[in-house]
Amino acid sequence: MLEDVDARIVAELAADGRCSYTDLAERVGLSVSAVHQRVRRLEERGAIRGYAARLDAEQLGLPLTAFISLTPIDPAAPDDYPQRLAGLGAIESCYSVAGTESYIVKVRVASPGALETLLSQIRTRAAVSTRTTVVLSTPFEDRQVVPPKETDR
Amino acid sequence: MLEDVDARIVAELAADGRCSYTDLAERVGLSVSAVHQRVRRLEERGAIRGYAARLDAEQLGLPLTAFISLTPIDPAAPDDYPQRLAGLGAIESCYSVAGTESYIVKVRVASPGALETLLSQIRTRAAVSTRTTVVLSTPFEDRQVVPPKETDR
DNA sequence: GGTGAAAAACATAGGGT
DNA sequence: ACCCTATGTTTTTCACC
Repeated sequence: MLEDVDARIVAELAADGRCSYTDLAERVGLSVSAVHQRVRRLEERGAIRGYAARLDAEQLGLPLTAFISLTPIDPAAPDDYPQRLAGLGAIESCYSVAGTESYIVKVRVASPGALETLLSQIRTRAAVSTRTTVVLSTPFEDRQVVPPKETDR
Repeated sequence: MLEDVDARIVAELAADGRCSYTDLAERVGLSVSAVHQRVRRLEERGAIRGYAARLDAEQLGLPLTAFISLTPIDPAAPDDYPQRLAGLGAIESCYSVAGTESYIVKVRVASPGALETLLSQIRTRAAVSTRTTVVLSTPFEDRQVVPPKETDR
């Protein structure tokens, strides 16, 4: 859990990852070097795992997003699905989940044809059956989730 | 679609959003000012929509991730679900999807109790029934998805 | 933890090819 | 489109509180 000032720093960097330490220092009311030091510690602790440009998948030529649920064909097979799937560049995220299915992956592809190819690759490489849910639009995505108040645990 | 050098710039900034223009220039083999100009254009075009720190949800006090599928109770109700859901800070992403359900949202909460509260808020605020899939672990997430080769569309 | 100051590195704008 | 140069800003380190 984060202390108050750290929480504010993290919130600012989540909203603007390229914000300068000078700006950051003004916003949180500390000196530049104090902020710098705190950011470094947050990075070392792993609370901040890195920085990334937020990209527009459509403009990158990947207009089609889908969620694919995976069910192992052989329930007794060794569970190395993530490794098998990691090689497929179209898979953006991979979640192990509770429920009737074992994994959910989120993919970005250029076209229905590319999705078809990808599904066949997933099925053969991971020996799973798949259930695909196509995304029609994305009202919002990757918002900063507010840290919970002490009250609502 | 992006031209070759722009694609490399975008890839570098996706991997390291705080990379300096000087480094970027070296990596792509252009002068600093040329790179700077290209980045500005990518930002103006909207291909780069911003920059964000990548945070560890666990360390922020949100160890529980879930996907919730939403089905409207009244199929004829006006479709303003995203606005109704946007106010709930625990919802990180919201997708309109094709399939038996209408929306999938991804949430981050502090505890099972917080998830229970959230589900009840979603059901009352949006007049939907819900189906929840709890994430057990995240082998990988928000990877950079490689832009497709011209061949595999 | 925090500050402030100095050196090095960087961002940014302008003019030139 | 790109490069180079000049200027102001930012990052980074360090000695000190």
